[in-house]
Amino acid sequence: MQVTSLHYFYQAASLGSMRLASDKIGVAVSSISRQIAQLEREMGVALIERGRRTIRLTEAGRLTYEYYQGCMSNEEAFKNRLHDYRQLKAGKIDISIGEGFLGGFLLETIEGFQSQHPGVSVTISVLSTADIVKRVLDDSAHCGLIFNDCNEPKIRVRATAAQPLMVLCAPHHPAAQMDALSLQDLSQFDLCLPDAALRIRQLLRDAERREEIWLEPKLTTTSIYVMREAAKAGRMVTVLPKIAATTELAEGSLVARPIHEASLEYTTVSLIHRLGRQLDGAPARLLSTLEAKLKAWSANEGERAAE
Amino acid sequence: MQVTSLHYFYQAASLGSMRLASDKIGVAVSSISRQIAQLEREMGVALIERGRRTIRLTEAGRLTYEYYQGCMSNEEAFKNRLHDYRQLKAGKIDISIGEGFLGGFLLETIEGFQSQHPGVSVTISVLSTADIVKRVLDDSAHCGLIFNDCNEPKIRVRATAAQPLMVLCAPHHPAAQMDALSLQDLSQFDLCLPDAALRIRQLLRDAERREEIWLEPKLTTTSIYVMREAAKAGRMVTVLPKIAATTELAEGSLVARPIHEASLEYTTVSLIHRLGRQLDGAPARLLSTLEAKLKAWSANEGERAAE
DNA sequence: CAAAATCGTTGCGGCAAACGCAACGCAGAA
DNA sequence: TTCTGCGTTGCGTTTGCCGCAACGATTTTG
Repeated sequence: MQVTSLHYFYQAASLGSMRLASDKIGVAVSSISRQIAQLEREMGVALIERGRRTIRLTEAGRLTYEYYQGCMSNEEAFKNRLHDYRQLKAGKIDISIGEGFLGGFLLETIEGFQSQHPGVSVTISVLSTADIVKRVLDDSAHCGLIFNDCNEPKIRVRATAAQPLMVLCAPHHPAAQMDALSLQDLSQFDLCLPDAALRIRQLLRDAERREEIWLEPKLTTTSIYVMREAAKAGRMVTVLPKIAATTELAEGSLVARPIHEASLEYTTVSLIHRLGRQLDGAPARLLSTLEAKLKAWSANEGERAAE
Repeated sequence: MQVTSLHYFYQAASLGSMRLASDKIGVAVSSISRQIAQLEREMGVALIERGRRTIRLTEAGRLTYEYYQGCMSNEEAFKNRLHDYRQLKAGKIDISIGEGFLGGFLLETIEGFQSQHPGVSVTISVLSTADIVKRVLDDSAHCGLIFNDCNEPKIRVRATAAQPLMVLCAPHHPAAQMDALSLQDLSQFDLCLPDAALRIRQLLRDAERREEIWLEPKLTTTSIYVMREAAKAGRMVTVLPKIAATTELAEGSLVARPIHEASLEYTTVSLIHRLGRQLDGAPARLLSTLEAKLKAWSANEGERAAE
């Protein structure tokens, strides 16, 4: 059952005459006649009453007429959906991130994006770095935010920002008085550090081995939230990149001090997606936004550091 | 937008490969590729991700896929209406059920339906719950019968009936003398239980964990038929909802006794179909019949329980 | 890491289906 | 009855789809 046949039939039925339909569609009358005849042959039912001057529908014709009406309204709804999608009024985005990114930075970015594109739904999955890479690779996530680079060949790093690990503590903590801390300084304080499964702790481990200074945390956790809260409480210090505590740093409940250790100063965060994946519509737009924000934030930090 | 283009696209997307679609449709791969490309040109959107070995839909592709699904189900409904109109009362109905429903209840219902509508052919597929849901979702089945609810968003639960799990045994079995059994009681008997893959066993597992009583079946099977036969033989007891053994309960070769365990007493069966699917003609009528029978049967059980 | 196996894409010749034009048959109005 | 205007049908033309085969790219395999 071709749509053109149905369309010709529909127009002829609507206008009550093949000739009017011919004018409207811009097709010879003969074609319309033939298409309708073919439709009847395919369906095995007469759609219009023959031997009559005007187009008069049979009962089957009426059923078919209504069916095509339904098809058209269906198609219109579909085109609207598609239009919405292309105008970024609809769509779904999946982002996988490490828990460290669950701060003001990301949430504000998404907030801003969603206020501009209200119909777009965003899913944020908090996972380990390995799982993030896995999900980006199998297209379960459109993009991901991870610490450090990733050497997977099929991962494209869309943006990278310097994101040195900092010592975070409450403003009145002794560490807050120091301009910068060494690992040696750090080992003096009560530490709250992430679990060995987290990338940050792995980076710290490398630094410890290099300097042969061993950090013994009083509190170990897989939750960045716990780390921030432990530091805010006052007694403990923790180690995180600034992006993991933007809100607290802005409101002053935590302060950040640099660490003197080459490998920790040059850590980065990366916005990644799968190499070769075609992103369009909402995911592409959010990706660009994230990229711009990340670069802007990074540049801003650079300026501050230069002051 | 031609239907053939859509159809080729739909098949390729369903099968995940143009080549498979080519085999299924009986058309050269090149045609399929061209038709899809043309569809994309007409719509101005990429439907599948290029530069990739397998067919992978973009978001727009997914929209289009769903649209065509809707078109097909619409067309089927139309054809059923047309058949009804022509008094042929012909049609096809596909039902997917769990094995537990393969009892007198369903067969009698379909028997009655077919005696009223002789031209209608019915296909019953016995599958796992997950497969039932899958087939209902992709319109391979008009409706399905499953244990418990299903939280798929695109599934509509047309009817739900309380369907407590019962202890089934032969009339002369010691368990038949008891008004109701606890899990503790149950563990005393020789048990025939379904395999862990079946929903019933999963429910039992939950109950076992909760009460910390572990049932150790003498016989484990994936076949509900085997369970009924094992119980009928006399030595064993089994656990099933009544609907799975209506015939045996009616003829008295099995008796049912309730189980004292909250989660097992409130299990349900659901008659489901795909949300938004327009059912017409024979499928719609059988669905209504099933719904009514299910409700009547459920109410009947309620009365009996009240007695 | 290179070679093999597939998979989707593209160019070309063939062909069926749809088209326009024109002649025709027939219903209904004058 | 005649005449007008409708749908139908015959014929030559054209458009668009198809199959075949070569090609480029990607994933798998040794």
